[in-house]
Amino acid sequence: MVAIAATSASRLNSFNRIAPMSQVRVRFAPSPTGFFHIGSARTALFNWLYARHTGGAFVLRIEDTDTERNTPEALQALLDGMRWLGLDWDEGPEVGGDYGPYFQSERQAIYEEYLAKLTAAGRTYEKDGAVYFKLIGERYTEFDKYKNAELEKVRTEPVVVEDAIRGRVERAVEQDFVIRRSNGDFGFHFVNVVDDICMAITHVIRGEDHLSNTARHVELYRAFGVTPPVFAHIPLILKSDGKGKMSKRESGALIEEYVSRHFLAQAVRNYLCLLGWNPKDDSEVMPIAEIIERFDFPGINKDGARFDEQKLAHINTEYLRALPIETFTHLAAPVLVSAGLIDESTDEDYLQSVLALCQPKARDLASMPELVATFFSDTVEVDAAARERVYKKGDPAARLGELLPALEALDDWSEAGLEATFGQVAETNGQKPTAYFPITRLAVSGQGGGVPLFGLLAVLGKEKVLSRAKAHGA
RNA sequence: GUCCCCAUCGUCUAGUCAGGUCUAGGACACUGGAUUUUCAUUCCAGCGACCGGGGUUCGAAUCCCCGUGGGGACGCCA
Repeated sequence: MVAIAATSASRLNSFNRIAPMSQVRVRFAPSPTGFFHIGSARTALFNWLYARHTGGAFVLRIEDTDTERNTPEALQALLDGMRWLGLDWDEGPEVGGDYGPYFQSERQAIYEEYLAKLTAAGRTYEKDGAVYFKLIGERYTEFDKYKNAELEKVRTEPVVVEDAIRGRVERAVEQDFVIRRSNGDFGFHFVNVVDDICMAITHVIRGEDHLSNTARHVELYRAFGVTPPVFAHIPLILKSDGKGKMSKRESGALIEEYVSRHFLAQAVRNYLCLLGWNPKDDSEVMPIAEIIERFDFPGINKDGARFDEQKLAHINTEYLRALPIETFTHLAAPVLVSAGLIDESTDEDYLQSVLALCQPKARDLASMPELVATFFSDTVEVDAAARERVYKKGDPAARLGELLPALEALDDWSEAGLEATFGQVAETNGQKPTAYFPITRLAVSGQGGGVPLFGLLAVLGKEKVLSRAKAHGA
């Protein structure tokens, strides 16, 4: 067990170096309900990062005791989400391991055994058909306002936890609690502690909502005569506006949303890393290897972080633009196919040159169809607002008229050739080259914005450009 | 209501442990400008915070106390 010192100063020193012989074992223990919540994903991520940082083991344990809600589909959704984020586990479903089974539903015999230990030690009693864990201390009754009832309470020694993130936390457990329900199911606190003991978990990294439960868990560890693991309670993800933590209903709360909106997994993962952790300098967009290298408890914050979809979108954009063009094409093509813009017959070189032109302007994959539509359409739909803006100034029709003959005569249909031609036409007519830009763009694409003009014309090709330009206003 | 945790720009955060180099740095967003008045790119600039009050100190964003605010827990849920 790694010794924890009380002050944050020593946190810096003791956690950066883990003795090689004491292998770190962390776990993510979700209950598969069919959705992969972003808060759960980040808890999984932090555990994974810590395991990879220390060279330890990342265990995936499925808390599937609730047979009503836990279906095979729900499990699959969870595993898919984990894999999408690139969070591979060393032990757990589909990979096995030496500390199985990794499904709580298959661990009943173990729980029976551990319950027997507590009972033998005189630390349990039955009430209303349920088994309670018995605390040690003076008993008294008190009226509880919140529950509006007379309760039996126990004066216990406060439990002191040296949390790896929050430092010293002290809390007393004042009521016995259920460890086995009257229907025979074991309770969360009990199975959680038993499993962590059996799986030799060294560090419990989980959400701050469990901080208050920790005293209960430590009481159980003590009753079993086992030294508790290191606890590290990470801050919660709060909703972007309003009060409280992110709930399932919040926009952006589920990993599935990002998959279906074509976000890049690496970008989502990078953003999640930054939500509650930082590398102590100005680095933000970093390869995962660097994050693993730098990730540790001292870099984790204590207060809850509001989820900011705009920042996520920005990081996603940065990743998108940094992609090699082949990868970008590989990712964008399916999106364009579903939008009905391209199919198997689409010329690959043409697609490649379109995407190469668009990548530096792309915001995200989901909006790619909008950006490239004009390259794959036979007709030009003129945007009314753009048209109004273009025609508000000067005499666009005249400019287009001046430009057309020159374009028709142009043999070198490249960006450079086009630029030269625009320059000549402008000079001849005593205009600035930019006087020709908006009307050309509008005539050819129907839009007021988009990719750079010369690139648009060059990639689209002479034939299409001329026919569209002639058709405009005709 | 009780207990626990937390508190720097609108948001994510650096700085807090070892008080002075902080007229508080970066990023997102926003606003303005530049890139031959094309453009969903790029660049530059601006805006913008130490929750309040006491205390300790020559000196406090940083240490202490009290308020206030925010979050969490208080299930025979996990």
